[in-house]
Amino acid sequence: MTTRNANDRKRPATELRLEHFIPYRLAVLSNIVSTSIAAAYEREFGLTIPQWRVLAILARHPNSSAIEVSERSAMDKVAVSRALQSLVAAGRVVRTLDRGDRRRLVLNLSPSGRAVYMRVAPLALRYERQLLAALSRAERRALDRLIARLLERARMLDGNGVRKRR
Amino acid sequence: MTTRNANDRKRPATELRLEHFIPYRLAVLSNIVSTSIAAAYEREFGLTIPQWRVLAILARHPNSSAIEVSERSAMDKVAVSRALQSLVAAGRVVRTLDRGDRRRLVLNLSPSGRAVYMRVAPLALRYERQLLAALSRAERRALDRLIARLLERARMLDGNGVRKRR
DNA sequence: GGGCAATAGTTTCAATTGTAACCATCATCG
DNA sequence: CGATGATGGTTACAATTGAAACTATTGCCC
Repeated sequence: MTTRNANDRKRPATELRLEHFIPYRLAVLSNIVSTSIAAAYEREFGLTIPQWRVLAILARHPNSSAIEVSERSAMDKVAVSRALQSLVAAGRVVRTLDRGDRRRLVLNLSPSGRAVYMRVAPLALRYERQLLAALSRAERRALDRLIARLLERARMLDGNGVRKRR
Repeated sequence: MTTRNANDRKRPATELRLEHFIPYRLAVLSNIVSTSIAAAYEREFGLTIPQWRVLAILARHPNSSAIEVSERSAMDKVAVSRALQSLVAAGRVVRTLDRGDRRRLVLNLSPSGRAVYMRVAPLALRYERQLLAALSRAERRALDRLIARLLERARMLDGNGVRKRR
């Protein structure tokens, strides 16, 4: 004797609970992780996340231009420019004019920048290890794969409409 | 005949590539997803993400106070207050003074607010479906579980130190 | 070579966000 | 009661962020 009322009919379309909504949960997770790491970087090395990202890129890719850093770090070029400003001021990064294309600035870690990087990187990896300690080896592999897939998919859904600024 | 040089010895500690670093990848993923959704909300309904979250909470939990909304939505109370200000101004939410505790404001969707919610929610769910369409049913379950575990773990790592503001 | 679009990078201004201080009300305990 | 501390919520101010405009240089093409 299950009688349906008018409400029942279109219920599924609005069955939305924030706490089960993946985009929401991703935002919350990423937010906790990021602020948690950011606090450690700031406390220990006076680095912001953008600054840290630039260091990490330059450590692996010396002689990059700002735009190359921006592409590799998913930050826009303004963010990179700002991060660089403080890094250069602090003597962590050196900019040298590119003879041959005088718009370009060639970026590299200074010895002091490399030293900082060598100390931050283990900290970052330690945090990641602690975070992933909640998972089995197989689950970690699964996570890796899922993120890659979602990333690809999200870019696709996004890129469908308007091409993005950079 | 594997001879190790000085560099090899401490290599593992600094083996960090941003593009494999989970916190970084989570941030990028969540960022793309959020801005993509935010653009749709804005375009179609003039809603920001905080406003949308408040709507979603109030739809499921009528008669909440601002603080209850804040707890359920992982936003701090200032963000809730600001979102409410515009929602009330736009006539989507009504605030009524709680007789019995006159500090509290009881929040509810107005008919117009409910109407908006009924139209936004399907949009949100559709985006989520499209995003997860990249995954099999089993993978979706795995994702759910992984996020839950990581969330728990991240909160733990974070909460270890200082208790957070709210 | 002269003009014009494209590129590298910075600056500027407005909008968003975070933090702390704040006001009002309430609860508690002497 | 009346002071004191906690709670709900807003306001104010500073720091961060984003978008657009701007400068300088290069590449292209007529």
